[in-house]
Amino acid sequence: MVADISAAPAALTAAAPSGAPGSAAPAAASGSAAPATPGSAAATALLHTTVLDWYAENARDLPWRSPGVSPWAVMVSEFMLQQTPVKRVLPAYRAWMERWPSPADLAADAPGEAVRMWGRLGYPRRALRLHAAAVAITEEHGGVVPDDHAALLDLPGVGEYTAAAVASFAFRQRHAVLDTNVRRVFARAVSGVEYPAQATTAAERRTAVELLPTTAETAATWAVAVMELGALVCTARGPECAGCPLLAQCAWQRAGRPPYQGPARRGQSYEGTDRQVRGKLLAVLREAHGEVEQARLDEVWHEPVQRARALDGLVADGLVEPVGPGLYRLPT
DNA sequence: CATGCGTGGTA
DNA sequence: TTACCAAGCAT
Repeated sequence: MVADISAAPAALTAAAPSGAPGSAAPAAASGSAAPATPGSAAATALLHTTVLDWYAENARDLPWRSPGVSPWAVMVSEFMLQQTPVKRVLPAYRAWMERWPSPADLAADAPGEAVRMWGRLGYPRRALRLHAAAVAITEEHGGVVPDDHAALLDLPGVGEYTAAAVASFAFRQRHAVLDTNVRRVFARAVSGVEYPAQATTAAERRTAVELLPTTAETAATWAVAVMELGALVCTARGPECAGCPLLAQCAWQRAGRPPYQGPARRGQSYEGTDRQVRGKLLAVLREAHGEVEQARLDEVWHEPVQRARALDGLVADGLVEPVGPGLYRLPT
């Protein structure tokens, strides 16, 4: 059922990185000559060709990267991939696209159906926002996913990353696409540290913009290529430096791979939190098609105060609709 | 700008 | 087992 995502190279070689304007490889960058000065135009050009060549050979064959997929398909995948691993997204993405192949299809259905289809992807508010985005696209953009970064940013659930990702991947525009993978690759390869700061800094944005290839098409492939490198090789834990195409160019490697120095990286606790209770409550609502009585919800969490607070939160978020005294359902 | 927001896999 | 991590967003 799930496609092989580990081996198949993608058919995304059209970018022809070495021939693209703005990435002409200088003679000094090849062979055994002295390495290019970090940050120089030569170093940047070598970075581009190295990553783009690696991507041409190693990209996963993911459905939202298939030739000819709609911008809507890209947008759906980006929503689902916000904090959820590719492997878990794949089946949900296929089911979603089959049921709602266009924004208008989703907009015509109830938001609760989106929440139900979201299943166990987590952070179900994303389902609600994707539905709201579909409504906005249908009502304000004639049912066509806007290709403008600012217009994308105005859509519910679309932040800086997703707007840049859709504009880049779907519309082949030139944008700095800064996700957790890209930030980590740049932190290591460029800044020489193991992990980026908690919050994205202005310096990171500057770096990302400066490293952007000149032409839009190449920049779009570069964006997904760096991301893929971070996802497959330059991973958060246990990076495969030995197999990394940037081994010879990596600042972190040159520095002797010093361990992370900064403040403790916050771990997300979960056991016993409102989030866990919300998850349990919503699971009942998802699986029961139709209305659910309070008693059914009371079964999933023993502590009444926290239980009520969690339910109130779900209602406040629009994920649950009260339909009467002690009666609830997914939003219609 | 730090925090809340799900769920499951991995070391 | 606990802790961390996974293509963020909204407030």
